[in-house]
Amino acid sequence: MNDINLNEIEIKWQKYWQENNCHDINLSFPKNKFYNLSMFSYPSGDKLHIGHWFNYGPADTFARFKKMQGYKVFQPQGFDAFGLPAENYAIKHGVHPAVSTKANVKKMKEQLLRIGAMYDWKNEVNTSSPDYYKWTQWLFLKLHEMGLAYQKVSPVNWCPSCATVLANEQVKEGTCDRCHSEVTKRSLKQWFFKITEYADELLSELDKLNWPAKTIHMQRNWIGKSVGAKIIFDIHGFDETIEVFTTRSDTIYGATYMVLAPEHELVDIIVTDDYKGDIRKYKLSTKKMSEIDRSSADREKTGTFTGAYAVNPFTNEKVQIWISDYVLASYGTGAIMAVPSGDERDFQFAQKYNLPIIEVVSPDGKPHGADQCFSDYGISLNSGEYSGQPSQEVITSINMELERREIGGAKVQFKLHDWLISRQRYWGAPIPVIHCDDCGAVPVSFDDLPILLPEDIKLSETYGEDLSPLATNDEFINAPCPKCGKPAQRDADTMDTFVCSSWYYLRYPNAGYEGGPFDNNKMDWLPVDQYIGGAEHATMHLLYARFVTKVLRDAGYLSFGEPFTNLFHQGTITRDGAKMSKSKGNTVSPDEYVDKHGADIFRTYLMFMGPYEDGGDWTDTGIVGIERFYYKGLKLIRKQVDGELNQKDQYIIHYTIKSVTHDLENKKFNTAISRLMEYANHFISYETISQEVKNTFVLLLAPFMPHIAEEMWQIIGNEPSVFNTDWPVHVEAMIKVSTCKIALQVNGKLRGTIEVDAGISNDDLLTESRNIDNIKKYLDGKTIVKEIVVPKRLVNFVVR
RNA sequence: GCCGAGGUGGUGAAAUUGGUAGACACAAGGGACUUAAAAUCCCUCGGAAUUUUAUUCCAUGCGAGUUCGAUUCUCGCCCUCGGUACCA
Repeated sequence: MNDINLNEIEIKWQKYWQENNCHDINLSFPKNKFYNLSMFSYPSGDKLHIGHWFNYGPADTFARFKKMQGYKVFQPQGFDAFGLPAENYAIKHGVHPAVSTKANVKKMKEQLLRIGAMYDWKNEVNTSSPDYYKWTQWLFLKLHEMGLAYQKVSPVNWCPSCATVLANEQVKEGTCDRCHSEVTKRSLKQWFFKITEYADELLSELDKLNWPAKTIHMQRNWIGKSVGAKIIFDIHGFDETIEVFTTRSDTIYGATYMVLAPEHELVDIIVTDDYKGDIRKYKLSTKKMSEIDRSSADREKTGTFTGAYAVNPFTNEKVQIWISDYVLASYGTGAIMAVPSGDERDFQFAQKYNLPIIEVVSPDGKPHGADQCFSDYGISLNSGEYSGQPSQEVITSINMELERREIGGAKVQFKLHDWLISRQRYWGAPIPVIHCDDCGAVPVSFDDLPILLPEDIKLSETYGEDLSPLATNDEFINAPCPKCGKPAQRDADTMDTFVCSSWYYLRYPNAGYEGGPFDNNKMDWLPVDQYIGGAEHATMHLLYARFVTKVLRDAGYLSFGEPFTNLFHQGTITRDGAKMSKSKGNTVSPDEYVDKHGADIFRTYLMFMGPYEDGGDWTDTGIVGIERFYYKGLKLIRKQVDGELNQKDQYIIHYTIKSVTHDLENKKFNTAISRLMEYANHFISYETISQEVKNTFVLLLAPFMPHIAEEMWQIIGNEPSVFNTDWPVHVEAMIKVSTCKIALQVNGKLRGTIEVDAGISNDDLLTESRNIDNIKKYLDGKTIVKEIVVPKRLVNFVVR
């Protein structure tokens, strides 16, 4: 039986596909195009693991299905080759990152080839290649030209272990997304991309996307739009003012004190002599606290009075100004008006420090006492002329009043921050900027790109000294100012790798193009029709890519604003319940399975394990089931051709076509494979079968087991390639059944079944049902209250 | 804490979204073939009871509800997994 060596036919058909250019498409003609993209891989020294296969195998099955349906499928592959883990790997092994990355890419590509996917390797992309990062630098210059790239000094996230700053998106629960070390704050001058400029569009266009709901939800929360008002408070005895953001300007009559973040710039200006010591102590203790501790919401609130007072512009009362770490410097203005009667946090704080509490909103507008907090909308009270009005109306009125008095007005606030893209690391695209004493930060000319990453660099010695490795290379760092020609210095930082991956999908259709980052003639291949990859990128890569697409659209390069029309997240394959990772040493290599069972069996097993979006815990116990199914299929297609198709056979054929097509369309690979097993189980008992049974089986199997299907296609007497054959279409009339099995219930309990003519009338069905012995038994001596008939399904007698 | 998703046999899972719960597989047990093993094939396989080729009861995390009928809808609990972390 096992006379076919799967590893041999893998090579055989891969060679055939390559020699016959089976996976090449004419990218100049996007008619009927289908751009099927999987997230590219990251060669950090890990080999290809099961997770990669779980992404790429099923994605290729989907691609092949689309191809057979007549689409021109473009499925590229490449490497996200710059980045910190690759650099760390190189340091650990004492090699240059360029060398180790090249070796790792080579190894990974060999492993990728074994999948036998329809990749268009002619358009391979490698983000660490100068041909590519030249255009990453071009992207930076474009953003700079548009005023969307800027430098500023600000407190930024610093990962001591990675020795670099991180963007907000790369900090998870106060720790580094990569190495999970605790992140600290540092004040540094860094480059930012103005993603906040696109916050509104990034939010509103989410509705147009066919994306997983949870991903849209996560992006929505991450962007964090709040509609409210800005209010300016005068400080008693100073020229300075405090600006706050609030979503509840209607509660201003209850603003009985103010709180500044300890880092707020006004703190040192307004603090009175008596309180200087306390304030200094408090600021110091805040600074010492880790981000994790500080952000824990259930911690008891602490704070210190500054000695200064502000004036509530509506009550004209003097209110104390405090500082507390429950006010975050990074959100809004870093200052709040505190309304203890309407905000749980302010309430706790006011109680602890005996600050006044005035009730300003209640459900019915009547006083209920200031010993509790009510944070919902309701009716105002103790609010001057606004008392008695509903909260929403008061908000509108107060905002108008703020505007009239020029002390604020309606404002929208976002949680989203600008994207910090500088990295104090070596293995990335150099930032194409030269710093001149006279001219400041001057972007290099487009003509001078790429700014090559120098090879001669001492790596491990430079970390932890605030020094980017590139700063140690004099030859690289010294350059004349592009503006005035005086000696100046290059920016020593490199770009976040998420900049590299924010536009790679644009490069694929024209990977070798030298006239620009992408050839406008090829951009009709975009947007990506189907993107498949992990959910962990929800608020990083997937957000950045949307932003960059919108920027390039506004720059006139693209005619669309969303890069990924359809997105799907495959689930995570875990091992004993834990995520697989190299550090935990619980990764599973696909290689041994591919050697032993063959690529097709292995990938089909991955798809059979369960729903694609669920992933699951890894176990190889079921793989023999797929192997047996393959043997059964082989036996089936080797049967003598003859055999007539009876009605039942026709039904099976067309029902299977219909369900497999439907399931593939929805990426329900597991149930599609089950249907194929049923198909094989039905026909395996026949002595002889018709050619149609064989052809249909192989065609439906092809997206799952591409090499095997090609071999089978040939065995049953067809010309390769099976993928040039049209996907079968079911005939609805063949699925029409002449009889059906009806469930018989009495009071909702199953009491039997009968086989009846499909066209039977309800009356006849009821009559027949009543004559079934076991039904009679339950109806005898009872009154039938109701008779329910669900056509072709069931009959239910309700008796009393 | 808040926001999502989920909880079905020994295991992975199905169930046309309110209509015969457990398809398809794995594991297990029994049998055939074999000197033997592997492979293959056949049978059994949620639990319990009985008059055991059948019938009845129980069963989709737990408890209520709506309904002729609930894995599916509603409410309240209990777990598991993701996301988020005082966002004013």
